[in-house]
Amino acid sequence: MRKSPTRVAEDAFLRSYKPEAFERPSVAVDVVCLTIKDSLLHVLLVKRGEPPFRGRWVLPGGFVRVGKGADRGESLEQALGRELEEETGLSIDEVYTEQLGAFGDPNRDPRMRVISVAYYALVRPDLVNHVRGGGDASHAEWVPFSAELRLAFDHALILEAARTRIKERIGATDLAKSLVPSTFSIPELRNAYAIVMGEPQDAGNFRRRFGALMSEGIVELAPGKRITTSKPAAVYRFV
Amino acid sequence: MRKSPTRVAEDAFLRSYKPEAFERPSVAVDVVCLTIKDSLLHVLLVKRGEPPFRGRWVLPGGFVRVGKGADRGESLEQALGRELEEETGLSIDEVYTEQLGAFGDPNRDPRMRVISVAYYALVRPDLVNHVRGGGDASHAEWVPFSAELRLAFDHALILEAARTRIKERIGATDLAKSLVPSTFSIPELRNAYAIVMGEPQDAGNFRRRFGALMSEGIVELAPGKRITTSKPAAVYRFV
DNA sequence: CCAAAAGTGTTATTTATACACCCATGT
DNA sequence: ACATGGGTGTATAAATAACACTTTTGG
Repeated sequence: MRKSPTRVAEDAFLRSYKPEAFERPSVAVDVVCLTIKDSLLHVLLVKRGEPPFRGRWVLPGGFVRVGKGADRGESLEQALGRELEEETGLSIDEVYTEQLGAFGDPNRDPRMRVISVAYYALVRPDLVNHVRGGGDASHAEWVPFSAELRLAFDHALILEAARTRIKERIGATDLAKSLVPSTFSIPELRNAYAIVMGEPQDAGNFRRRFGALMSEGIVELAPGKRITTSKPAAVYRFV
Repeated sequence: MRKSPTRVAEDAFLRSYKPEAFERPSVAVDVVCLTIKDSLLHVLLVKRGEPPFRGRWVLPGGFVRVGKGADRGESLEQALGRELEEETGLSIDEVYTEQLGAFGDPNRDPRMRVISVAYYALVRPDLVNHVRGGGDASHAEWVPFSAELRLAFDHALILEAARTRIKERIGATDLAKSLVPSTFSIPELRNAYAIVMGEPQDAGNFRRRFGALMSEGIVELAPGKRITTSKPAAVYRFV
């Protein structure tokens, strides 16, 4: 197969291509931190102090540190870990995280070209407020999830993607593990599902599915009872 | 809530943070182009001509063009479209594409820090070789998919991600539409499923599911018959 | 005793799986 | 006529969904 003249020219171009000579985008990591508080889905948000979008909510995030020369800088997950640590005081292996994808619209940030890699993180309710009582190095707040939230930049898009993703995943994975306290009653777990799915879950049918989780050894009975306003409920834990 | 001294110092740091002053990574778009040829899944690959990894296969890809000043450069999807056009001669709206995610290990490219946003693209068999007969500006080849393929960089990881993804998706989406010719027989479609799923699909059960597709108006009968070595098969198309 | 929420059971419906069998065609 | 692959039917099991019911507690 003979190379066309165009092809040869292109080869030469590619060989001489020095990416260092070209403009490069800033790359950030943004994180959709989710938890359940007061039977409502909450997102961790930061209120912007300067323009653009002053006073609007944004997802916590930061630039990926890229080294120079021999220093290669940090991985995306390390950047995520930093961000999580800064905003929640939690280590990345205390929460469930998953990448949502890259958001790269040229005008998503009016100031400059930023490509953002978004993650979502699920924080167990009993870990929220545990390490950092809302103050200290963190300047983020747990805000009840709502479609009305007018986020800055394209962060509404990212939030939407997170919402869609957990809805897809909760039925098929361990994901619920990070949405209930370390010990929980069946109704509490059912409530978490209901919140994520956006509709009430039938008590009887949910129990049957829960039974499957038990016989598969995914959850087990824990000591104690959960005191409610009526009949106390048995308590379980993920193994 | 009073700010700690650390907090104040950090604030000052953040205010003075000029991302322009920091190192930025190169950002590339890599694409896992898939099609079915001769009843086998094929991937579009390029053989590397220079070190590192000289002679090894890589996924087609290229840097995202980032503008300067007012020029914001191209979106990720535009970069993907360019790549697709260059390697297959096909327009991006002739193929099914979906983002797989960002791959950002600091050492994934030994030469420099490159963060890659990966996509997969499904190319209808009847479009392959249609526009570009394998030559011209394209220097990529369709290679039978195999776990033995020793790809350069972290491209094996990306390929794996694509494989996993289409397996997840084919049952739930229109995805098969891009894996069979514009008109197809049920056995042909069944074959596509079998290839993606990695195991033969029961003829009877597949037909029942296909029936559902028909009554939902997703596929319809097309004129003509598909000539086989035995009984001719009815031909359908996606609406 | 009553309200409220935990926990149990029943039944109907749909969907998945396995597999046996008939039918049309080229050789 | 017969082998091949298209096309059909059926019987069983398993997952889903709707909903009625019983039990245990606090007030």
